[in-house]
Amino acid sequence: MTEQRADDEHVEVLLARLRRSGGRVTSARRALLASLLAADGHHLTAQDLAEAVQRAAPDVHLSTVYRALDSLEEKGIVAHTHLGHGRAVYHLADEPHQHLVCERCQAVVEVPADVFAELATTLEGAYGFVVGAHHFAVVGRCAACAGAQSEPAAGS
Amino acid sequence: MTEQRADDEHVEVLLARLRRSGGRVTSARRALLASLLAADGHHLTAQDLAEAVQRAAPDVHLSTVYRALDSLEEKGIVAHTHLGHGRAVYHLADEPHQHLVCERCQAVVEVPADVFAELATTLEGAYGFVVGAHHFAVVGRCAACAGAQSEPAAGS
DNA sequence: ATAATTGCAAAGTCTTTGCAGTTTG
DNA sequence: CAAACTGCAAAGACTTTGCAATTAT
Repeated sequence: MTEQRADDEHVEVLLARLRRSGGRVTSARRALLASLLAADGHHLTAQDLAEAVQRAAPDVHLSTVYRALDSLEEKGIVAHTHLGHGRAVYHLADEPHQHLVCERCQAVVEVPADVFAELATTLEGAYGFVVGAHHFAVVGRCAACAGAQSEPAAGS
Repeated sequence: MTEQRADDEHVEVLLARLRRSGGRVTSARRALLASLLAADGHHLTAQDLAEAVQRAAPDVHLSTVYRALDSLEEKGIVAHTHLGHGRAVYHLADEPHQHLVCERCQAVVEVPADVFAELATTLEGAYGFVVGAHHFAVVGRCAACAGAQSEPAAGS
């Protein structure tokens, strides 16, 4: 698959960015970015990522994943969001999108950032508040659950 | 202050609602609702609430606060939101508002729910997603921090 | 009475930290 | 070589749970 090749290149670009920012390129980080890229659109927890990374490099510890994510986030390469409850989910920072989280079935719907453009303008005008580009979650009911009447299947 | 009297009445109304839903009225719950009401607009964590409650009833345990909040939430009297990081904040469900959280200074700005009405309509039309009335947090930069360039003071 | 609630202590999740040993630039 | 990174184990913050005793209805 030529997609794999494209992804590999993308990883190298991100690593170059990391190095330029004073970070160091290690196999753990390479695997981490590859996993993030492969997930493409999925929302991965640190746990998920650790498992993915460990498929390629079994010795990488969960705490290393946390620290690598922190580091990558500091450099603006990765971003995280809290989708309800407690766990954070991570994604590459270069895919601007917002999340709609269903409070009942936990489904996550991604929405292109520009859907929020109008709201962002309003908020900035009225409150001087600048909406973050990658850190946004709206909780509600997805289409499938919107009709259901039972109480939320799980709290957010 | 006549305000105190109004609050007391409000607490009783909520307790009546609780009782009608099959819940039981206890001094812990009365104190909890009173604290929630007194906070009026502040965002209290379970910890905060426990401390407030304990000023009136020193024996109330943190876990009781958690359980009481769960119970009240189930009955639609209380709602919680996650403002970044992990901790949840609670408030009475009858004060519809949304939260803008500053990712840099952690300030919380409250916004009347209707500011989001247009977005809600859009999301429902395009995705069938029904935005929750009381469970919503937008992360970004508050007016004071919007200009600042340093990295976020604390992650959300 | 009897089902809900509570206090307390213990356990659980998710994340962070201290340290000594490795690796990268 | 110096600074950054890593593995591991231990600690931390926040929340949930099991149980026996208590209390509201």
